[in-house]
Amino acid sequence: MATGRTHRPATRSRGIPEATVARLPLYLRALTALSERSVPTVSSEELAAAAGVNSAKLRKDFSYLGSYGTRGVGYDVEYLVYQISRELGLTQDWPVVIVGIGNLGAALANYGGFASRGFRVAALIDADPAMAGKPVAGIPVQHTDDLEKIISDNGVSIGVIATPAGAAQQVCDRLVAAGVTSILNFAPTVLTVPDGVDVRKVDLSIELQILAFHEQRKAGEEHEATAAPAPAAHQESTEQGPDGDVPAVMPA
Amino acid sequence: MATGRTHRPATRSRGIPEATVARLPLYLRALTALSERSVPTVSSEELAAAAGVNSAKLRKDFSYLGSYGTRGVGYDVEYLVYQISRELGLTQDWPVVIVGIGNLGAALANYGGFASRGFRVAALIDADPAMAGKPVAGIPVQHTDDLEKIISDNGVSIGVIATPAGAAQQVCDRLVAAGVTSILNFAPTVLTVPDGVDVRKVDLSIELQILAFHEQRKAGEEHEATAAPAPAAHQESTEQGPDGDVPAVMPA
DNA sequence: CATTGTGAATTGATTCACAGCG
DNA sequence: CGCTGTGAATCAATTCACAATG
Repeated sequence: MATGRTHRPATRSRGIPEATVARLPLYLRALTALSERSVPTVSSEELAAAAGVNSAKLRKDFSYLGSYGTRGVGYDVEYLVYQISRELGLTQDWPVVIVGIGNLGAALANYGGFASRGFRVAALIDADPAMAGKPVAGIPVQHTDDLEKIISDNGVSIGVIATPAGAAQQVCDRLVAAGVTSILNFAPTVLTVPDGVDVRKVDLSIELQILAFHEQRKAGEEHEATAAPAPAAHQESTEQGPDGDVPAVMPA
Repeated sequence: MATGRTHRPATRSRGIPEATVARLPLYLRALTALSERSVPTVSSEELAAAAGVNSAKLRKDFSYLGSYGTRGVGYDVEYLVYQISRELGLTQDWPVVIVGIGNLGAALANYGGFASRGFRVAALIDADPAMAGKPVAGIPVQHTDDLEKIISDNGVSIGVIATPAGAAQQVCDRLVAAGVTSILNFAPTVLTVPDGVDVRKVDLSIELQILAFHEQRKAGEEHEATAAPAPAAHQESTEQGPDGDVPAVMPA
């Protein structure tokens, strides 16, 4: 997004559509649940229901990965878990740093889902000297001064920014300079990064605003039914609009 | 998503594309910043840069709202702030409840961006009796038993779920039964809701997995350049894939 | 004359529907 | 025979490019 029109189909490397990539984690979660219940195989219909998508979409998604199903039967759960994990790069270990250990940063550090799937909190970093040394989720907080060293010592390539908005770009720049190439941003700011660096954002207030938009539409219901035949009920399943829009969270 | 194929274009009510709706909050944030700096007008090019999109997209987005610009000049900042706020339904007050006051719930309660833009935390609800009465972010936590009464007394239509995954569907059902019609879900589960209820999800581990996918691709770079002419550098700006994919956060 | 607003072209995602196969 | 895998059709979003205009 930073520098202008340079867009190349780069990300499309081996041609898996972005929309599909975004759904693979969903399938993986559903499959993991099945796996834990020792379910051996699953049909596209069942799995789709569990993941909250429709089955045609799911089959098309899987078709980009290869032919991992058996006609007349379905998919082997364990095998699919493995294939998707591999595709997502979860068969390797990803050390992650979290910068900004406020309410949110602490919540993220305590989040159980990290370790489970290939991610490991390698370090917690905060600018407040008073935080330094204090353990959060069993990991001692380190000071921002050491950010570069922490990144390179741990071979970190994924960083999570949970700082106030004002500090986010600066933290981002330092992370990138230190070698981080993927950033998950919880601060409500647009981050500018060089090409080759991925940014995803999570923004609470954006999500709420999208909900408010639809909520407003619901309220002003019965009007507009003037000329139109006015059908039946209403249905709004937001279907989480295109583009991973996402919400931004942040401790003030 | 719940019951099958019932999909109607409902949400498209007055025809603003979902992708556009998802970007309006972004524009609004950028405009608010300009407004605070007392900038009177802004061109599509400038505003687009501030919001991290390209200017053609921004102009097309605004064209769905009406013609609020002046050719040769640009857009009046204050006027646009008002128009977008109105479109998003932010000129009214939205009481919100947060259910599940763990690390994350507390972080959300403390999030400053709430009050600023039309949202008000009407109540905090938790299942732990030990939490009851304890103030978080200045608001006393109430017990789940009173959920229905809290919803109706406060006229709440938007609920935020920050409970563990196991409790999410049940909380969701109760919220919906009590009259909530929009839900922001931070629990890593697919929620099933009746038609007419909107759900958006925020899922940390999904976001991380999407980043890992791209990260993996970067690592396996220089291969594949066998037959192809192998152009220049690489560029990955994830561009937050379609569909609001979103990350799930959660205090274990 | 700089900049908006928008048809037309393009690209991408979803859905349909059915042939192919275990 | 049931279910996958996929071409073809459709629908949605993005981008182009330029005429309209304050």
